[in-house]
Amino acid sequence: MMGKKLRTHYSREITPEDDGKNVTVAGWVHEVRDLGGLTFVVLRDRDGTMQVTLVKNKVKDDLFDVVRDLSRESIVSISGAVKQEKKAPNGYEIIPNEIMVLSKAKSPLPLDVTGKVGADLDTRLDARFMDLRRAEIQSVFKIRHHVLTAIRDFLESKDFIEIQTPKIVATATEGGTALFPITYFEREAFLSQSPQLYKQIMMATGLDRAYEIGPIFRAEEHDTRKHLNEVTSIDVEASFITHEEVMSILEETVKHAYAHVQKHCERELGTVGVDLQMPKTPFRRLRYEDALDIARKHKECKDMEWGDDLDTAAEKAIGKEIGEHYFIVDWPTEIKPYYVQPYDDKPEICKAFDLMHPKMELASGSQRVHSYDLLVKRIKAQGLDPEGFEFYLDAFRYGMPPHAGWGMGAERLLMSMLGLANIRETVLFPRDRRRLSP
RNA sequence: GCCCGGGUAGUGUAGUGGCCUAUCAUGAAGCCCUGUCGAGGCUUCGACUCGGGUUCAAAUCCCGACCUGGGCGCCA
Repeated sequence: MMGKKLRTHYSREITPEDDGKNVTVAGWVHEVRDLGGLTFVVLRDRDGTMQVTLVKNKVKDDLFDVVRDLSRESIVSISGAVKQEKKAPNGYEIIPNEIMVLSKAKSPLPLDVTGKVGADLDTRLDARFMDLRRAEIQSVFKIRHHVLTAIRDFLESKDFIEIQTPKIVATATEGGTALFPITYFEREAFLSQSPQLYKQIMMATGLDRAYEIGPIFRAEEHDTRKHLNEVTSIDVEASFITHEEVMSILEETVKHAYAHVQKHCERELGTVGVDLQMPKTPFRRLRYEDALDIARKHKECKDMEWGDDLDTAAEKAIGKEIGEHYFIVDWPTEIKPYYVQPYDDKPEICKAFDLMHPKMELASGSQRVHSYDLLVKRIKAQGLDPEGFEFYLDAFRYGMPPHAGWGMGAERLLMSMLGLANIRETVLFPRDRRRLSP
């Protein structure tokens, strides 16, 4: 037997001009308003809501019984005729002749989907499946999808190919950051903190231009609105190129993502309440020492010395003064990782850059060391043991081209783009110091 | 890891020692209502995180545990 279609139209595919047309719509029972002889069922699907109207003596009596029993958020498929109606929210309503209840929702609900009553982030994340039924929450993830699509498109247009590198690794990438240890058969292994070493190894293959969008894991016990223990890193690496050139690629990538979202996510931006401003490129290049001077003008940073990393207070002070995206370049070599190339004529500073949004750091990158001898020297200078990096160093022994690259936090990009207060808003199921479920 | 806050019906809140038999909204159950669009009206239901202590008396004060928000450090 042929099954009847559960849905022929989404809410947005119906217009008042479809007057008289028979449709089958399906989704969640958003609200039921019973006015006595007249009952409205607000049905919600992926694209929005639509009104189903039951008028006494005009629709079958048993449909009233079905609707009376409907709990909020139950799943129904409703067949009926479209009727043009100025008084209806979308300019049309559906006069049902059949209502199939496909799944009954229990009551009470863990949170209010209609948004009349708020819920704490923690409550929302516990019931994320239901939180995500709200249009403004769902919109964030539709925009996230478009951001990543835009970045893939852009990088492809620049001849990059997408790669995947291992997430189970034997050693730390650069020391410092805490790693999550795991059991790998009889050995200890770790979750990868960064694809850094692997994407550099790829430069020894002749692939020339590669990028990866994937998860990275940090075991830091940080507890802030802009840190997570599992994040999505957008990593780019290219050969025969300078750090100046990859900075251009980075700012173009960001610009492209904004433009794509502005073009394709008008509705979602409206739902989230964001008036997206296109960032102006090229972004300002601020040398580390000039950034330090700006920070020092503020009293909580006045004692900062050359060689200090820029802390949150400094970041805020500089961000406030610049007011838009900017790069910090020419960092002290000693506070950047061993794989960053120092300037030949001034080795105390290096060809590293951070991409900053006025509110936070978005990305960092650099010209890499491609000389085997210098790399070993730099690893030792940072108090690390080259033996632990054999698999990496090996790629530098047999012809490694000059290369440069960067890594950008996808969540940070989205968070700053949409002005979200908490980075957890940008991840479906965030992993933080305390949360491992759902 | 350090420093501040907070835990009250399913959800969001009011309540700083007795006036709490705990406020309001939302929700749920029931009734009324033929144009709602955060529908409206009436009735009912539902909560002080846990353990110890102080006191004649604790949601309220103290201690501990657990959970949780924010700031810092570190970073993306």
